[in-house]
Amino acid sequence: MVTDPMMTASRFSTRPLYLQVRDALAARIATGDWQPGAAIPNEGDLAREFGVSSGTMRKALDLLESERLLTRRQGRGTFVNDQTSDELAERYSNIRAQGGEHISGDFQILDVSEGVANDAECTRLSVREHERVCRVRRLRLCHGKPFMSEHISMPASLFPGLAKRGEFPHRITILAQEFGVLLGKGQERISIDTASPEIAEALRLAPGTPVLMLDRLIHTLDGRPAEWRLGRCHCADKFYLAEFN
Amino acid sequence: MVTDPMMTASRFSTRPLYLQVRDALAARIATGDWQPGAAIPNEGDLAREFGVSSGTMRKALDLLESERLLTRRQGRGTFVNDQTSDELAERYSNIRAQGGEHISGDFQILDVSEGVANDAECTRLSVREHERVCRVRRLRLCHGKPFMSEHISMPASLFPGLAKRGEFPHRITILAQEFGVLLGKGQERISIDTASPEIAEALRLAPGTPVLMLDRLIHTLDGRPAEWRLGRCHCADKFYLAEFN
DNA sequence: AAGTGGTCTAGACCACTCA
DNA sequence: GAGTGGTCTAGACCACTTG
Repeated sequence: MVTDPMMTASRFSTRPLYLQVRDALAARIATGDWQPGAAIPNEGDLAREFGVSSGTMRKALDLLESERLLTRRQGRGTFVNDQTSDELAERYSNIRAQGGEHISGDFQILDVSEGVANDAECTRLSVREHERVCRVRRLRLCHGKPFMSEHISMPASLFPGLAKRGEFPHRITILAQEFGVLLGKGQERISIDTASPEIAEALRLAPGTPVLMLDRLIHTLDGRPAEWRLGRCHCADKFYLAEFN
Repeated sequence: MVTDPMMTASRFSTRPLYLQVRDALAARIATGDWQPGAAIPNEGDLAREFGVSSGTMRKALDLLESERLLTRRQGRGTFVNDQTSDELAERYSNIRAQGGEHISGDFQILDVSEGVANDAECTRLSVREHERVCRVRRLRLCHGKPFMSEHISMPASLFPGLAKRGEFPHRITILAQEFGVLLGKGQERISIDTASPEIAEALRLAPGTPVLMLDRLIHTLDGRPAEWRLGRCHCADKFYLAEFN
């Protein structure tokens, strides 16, 4: 049965069918129509529902799997990924402990607020001058000791009402899943900074100590900036891990 | 016409056909049977030559394109990538100038040698204790001024006779293409180091100046370590760019 | 107009998982 | 043994590039 409005126009659109199907399926995941962890119908049923061949449906599902929205297991079925799972939530966390393992530390929220975007935020988040952003300042701890200061800005339009909540999840992947935002590519600019008096105090360092400056931008799946983070990291026994193909 | 020895066994192997076809095509590129920049036969002809369907051939070609060995252009044809082209040669170079553009500087070779792998090289390059490695030490310059010291080690088995040559190409991608080595994934560990007296002198810094330490490992397409580079980088007006999906 | 890669179809059969 | 995803086939038609 064809129910999606998208399908009615599909045969007249120049956009490839498998991309239209992918968008429709992604929307079901974003809206929570298909819940994290749930199994979705098999390929054949989906193909019939959308009125496309199984090959086309397969190509759409392949794409969604590469975008980390689905996991397919031969003989078992296709499942909606839970972005709060350890494996997926660590997706954008590239600081590692000496041995290469992820750091399972705690966070300390310093401040959550909302306001009009400043110049830097307008540039990095590609928002207009009068648009509002949500800001978070926090410390990341390892064994109770702070090692990283984070200044985070997000377009308020993507996460409405976030600043008014008391709670704030540790990871952007969890926040995004709550708000029905699908995340995609990220990039991070890494350089050396020296700790300002404020940073030095927060990280319990001597002022002027060199720290890693991590300027990270995470986009939504469709390419809009979703989170800008400025981190200053004292990583004496840690390193940043970059992987590329 | 079926000529590849691989094909004779294909129907009895459990390895998927499209992967066997990919391997055979990759071998033609590695050996130089198909030259960089050259056009290869169209999908239909290739499918017929290998005795597979066009869909299977297509899947193999898709893979090779994602591995950056081929480029396909609708209406024109399929071409072997030239790894010495600017775009591809910069693949593993993540240091950027202020504006984000690649750095088109020069190199100064300090030393090229070959010897038995030391402990660190055995670990990082996964070679056995008695195996030989080729070593290069060099400086990278920007506007004539050195900004990065590099210590490079490569398994001598992958690049036989390299240490005895006077010439040494600037980029690992170019070297690999010369020696018929296909490159794949890379990873880089980034941390802060302070310049030793030797590094400080080479980079014309005060000893103890903080520098970015870049510990990079590049693998072959089939996953064997191909190059280990230890870089120390004074990047006052530069940054390291990490991108992830 | 001829040739190329890109999309799409409608199946068949295989490998794997689980009740 | 029933159900799932993974592989493979043999086409058709479309979009794009070039002579």
